[in-house]
Amino acid sequence: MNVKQNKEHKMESMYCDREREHDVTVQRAKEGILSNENIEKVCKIFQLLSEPSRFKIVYALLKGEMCVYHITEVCGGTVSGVSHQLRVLRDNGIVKAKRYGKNVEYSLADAHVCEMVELGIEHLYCGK
Amino acid sequence: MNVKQNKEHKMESMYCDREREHDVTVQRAKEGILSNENIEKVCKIFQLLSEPSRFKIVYALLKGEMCVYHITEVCGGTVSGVSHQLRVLRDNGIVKAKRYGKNVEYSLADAHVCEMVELGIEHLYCGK
DNA sequence: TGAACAATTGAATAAATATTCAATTGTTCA
DNA sequence: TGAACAATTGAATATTTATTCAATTGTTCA
Repeated sequence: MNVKQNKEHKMESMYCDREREHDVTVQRAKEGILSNENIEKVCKIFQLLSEPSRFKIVYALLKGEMCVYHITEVCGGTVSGVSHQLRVLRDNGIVKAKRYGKNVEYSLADAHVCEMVELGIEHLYCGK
Repeated sequence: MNVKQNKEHKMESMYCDREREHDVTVQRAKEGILSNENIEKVCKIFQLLSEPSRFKIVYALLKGEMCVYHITEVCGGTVSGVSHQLRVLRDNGIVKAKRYGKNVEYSLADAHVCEMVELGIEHLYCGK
């Protein structure tokens, strides 16, 4: 690998041919850098929704609260698997649980995440 | 494991104590089931944004188009690593590339994905 | 109280994939 | 043309994590 690629360029001289057109962009991008902590927080949400088994659960719960068996019935898989995923979702504040007798009913706990799911679904139909 | 948990319940009788409160929900959730193909499409987008290295790239490109070296400068990592991730993003229609001489400038190609990123960022500050 | 059921948990396995390093391709310009 | 630079690519490794199976916990009700 070319060593120069990892070294700092002197910004007095232009790095790329379109430096002039883009230097404002680069400047603003540098200023807008998020903290690692914040990046991880956002990415965590995307990651939680990126697994079909979990996404289906969240999507199903948009319709209202359901017990584990019914979630499994709607989403497929096994009760054990669904329970594992519900645990992950609960640990991350996406869903909340409430016991009614023998059953545990799950529901969504984060309005922002609901919006993100809905935006994702829109993406299927609008445009691309 | 209890075998019954994987068998179908007769829906004439109630499965859980709150069946009456929730059967409409279950019904609607069943009707709203998405095709596997659509679920994978949506999840793919979330997955693409779930990796910090890729998220940072997309987030940086919200400010405007940049060449690979500058993206690397803003986002950190190596040119090779960034290039690999750009390839993934391009293969999935999230970014597009344009060559200017020696440089390749990348920019965002999907307005919906931009919205999703912005919604994710909002999530950091509003509410939770 | 104990039998039946709903849900959770733990451990093991298997699959997906980000990152790294080295080599290669594509472009410019002296 | 060839030297220098920008970017891409391939292969290998290491890490993360979904799924499965078995055992266990929690709850009801006869």
